Amino acid sequence: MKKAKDNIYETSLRTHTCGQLEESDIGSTVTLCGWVDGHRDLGGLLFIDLRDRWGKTQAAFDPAAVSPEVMESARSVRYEFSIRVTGVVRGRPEGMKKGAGTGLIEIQAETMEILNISETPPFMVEDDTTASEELRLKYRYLDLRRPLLKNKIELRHRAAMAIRSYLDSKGFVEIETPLLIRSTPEGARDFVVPSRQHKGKFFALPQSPQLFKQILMVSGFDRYFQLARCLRDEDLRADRQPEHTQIDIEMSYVNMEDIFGLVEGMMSDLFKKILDEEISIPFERYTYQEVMDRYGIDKPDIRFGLEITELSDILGKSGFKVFSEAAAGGGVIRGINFKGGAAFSRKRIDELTEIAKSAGARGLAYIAMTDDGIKSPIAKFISDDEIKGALAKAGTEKGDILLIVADKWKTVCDSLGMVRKELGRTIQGSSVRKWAFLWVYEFPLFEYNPDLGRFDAMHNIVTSPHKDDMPNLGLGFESKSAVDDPGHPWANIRANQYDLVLNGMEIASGGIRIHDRKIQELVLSVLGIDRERAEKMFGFLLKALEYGAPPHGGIAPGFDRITALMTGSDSIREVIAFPKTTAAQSLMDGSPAEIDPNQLEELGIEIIKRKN
RNA sequence: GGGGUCGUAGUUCAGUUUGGUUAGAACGCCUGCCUGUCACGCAGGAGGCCGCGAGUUCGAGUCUCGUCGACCCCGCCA
Repeated sequence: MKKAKDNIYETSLRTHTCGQLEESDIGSTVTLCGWVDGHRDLGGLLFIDLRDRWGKTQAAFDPAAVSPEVMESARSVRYEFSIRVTGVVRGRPEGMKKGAGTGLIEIQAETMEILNISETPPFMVEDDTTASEELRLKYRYLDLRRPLLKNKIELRHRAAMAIRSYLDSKGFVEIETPLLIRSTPEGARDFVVPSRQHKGKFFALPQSPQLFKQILMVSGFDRYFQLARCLRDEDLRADRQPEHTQIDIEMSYVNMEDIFGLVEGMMSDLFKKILDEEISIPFERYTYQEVMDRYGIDKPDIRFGLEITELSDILGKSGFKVFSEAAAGGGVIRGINFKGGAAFSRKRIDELTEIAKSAGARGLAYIAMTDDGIKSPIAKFISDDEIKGALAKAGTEKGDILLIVADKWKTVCDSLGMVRKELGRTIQGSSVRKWAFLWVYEFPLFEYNPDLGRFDAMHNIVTSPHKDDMPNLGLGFESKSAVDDPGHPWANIRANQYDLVLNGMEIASGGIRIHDRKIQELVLSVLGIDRERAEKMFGFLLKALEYGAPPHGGIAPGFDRITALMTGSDSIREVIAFPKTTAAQSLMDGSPAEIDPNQLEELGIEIIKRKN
């Protein structure tokens, strides 16, 4: 029998887990606790499978070996009863062995005890469940008993441990930042918490610890990290929850290279430790301009090729007005070649056209190279040489189709980017790379917002401008260009900002920050935040920058998205123990919910009922 | 805010196209039988506000409108 002190799993109620015993334990007397995973009553012999977090072990009840009372009790158990069984470990008879480990042995039961009965569960606790997600969320505690989901939560834990240990080894300090902070006018809508002691005033829950981590740099913690909860009151998606976890990182005295190196090291360490996968580093790098030109999107899935080809030079002067007008108006003509696409049905082409249109394109032209020659509705408008030139440049061969969009640069990128994404869906097979990481950097600092008639921060308001573009910051104030002119100085400032993309998902974003109060104020004023308002909202950060703030920068990998990818999950809900629905409700605890009128009274809050 | 898919025994679904007897199946549940099962087997049984509310109709699971909920997408979101 194993010595108790070797067995960390032993408690007062059990000696071992349900995943622990093996052939070397044969002969030991053991006590297991677990849920009933199955019970097979053969009339005489009775088998019960016990399940806990660690595995499954079969207990055998023989009427010849146990008392009638125990036998009767064992016959009464049902799925998900919590029970405790004591008996002797024995090898299973030949031909009755299942797999390895606990499948080679069983407990010859001597006694058993029902610790707690269970209602008939609303769905079976098994990996290949058919239960709807709605039901699984309502009974999340049962869902989490499923080994598959449990394993994902455990992997998440091990990933967190690996990350903490990696960053610790590099001299990082984990520091908790406040959850009750003041609302700052960045990006997303805040969750808000009323103050009882200051009626009429509110805390906001942090969208990220952004300003606090910068202040920690000013405080001298030159390497900070935190597995930080971030809260945003925005609409949900498969990859978005109102509360998510970031591996929040900030460092002093760094440039982009330092951050890239750190994250590459961290990710390869993580994938090696948790998945035993070798990730090749450094990751590929693309500027924003380059990635948009080649893939039409700032977070491309580059597990497959399908690059966009520039065709303006060839088709720009063609007789097809859509093309020539786009070219003359400063737009571009670009295409994607798809292998074997000449066989696309009319319906398939219509689908792709709809996708392109949904991204703003007015249509989707195509040239198919079939066995019977060129098939294209635009062939009559453009010359044979132009067709040949376009096909040659795009690498279109017999059996392929070249899909073309002509429009403004951004519209062409967006629409071909979405068409490419759709096409990519169909070619994800064994030939594609497993883990396609890439960095995207030099995003524009500002983006013109037509609704507001001014510029918005494309990333966040604390990102520093590229030093070569710094003069544009001042020039913008005097510029005679219209604000929506792509040539406006503010539209042409690159930011020291970067994203990390994995398999088409943005998994991290960061930047080198502004550490000079004057520049920060300039950026704020471009965004239409005047001195007074800046002082009110950001005064504490601006003030901190005045006291020798060091140059600093950081990044924030999204922990939920990373673990979702690592576990092959379609949704980050699969790696969050207690997620919300797409309508931001928790079906298990029924939140959000009304609160007691007394609580409202105490907070000085009155609910106004709207009519409609 | 907008678009799409879905909602029928405890569960997953069929039935809705073309309105018409008593709304089916599988798993689960209950009872009995069964001494090496592990998707145990065999026999029998119970179980339905067809999401909810209006409307059309002699008659609605089926048609219409509204509403609630889940999921996916657009907007939105560092």
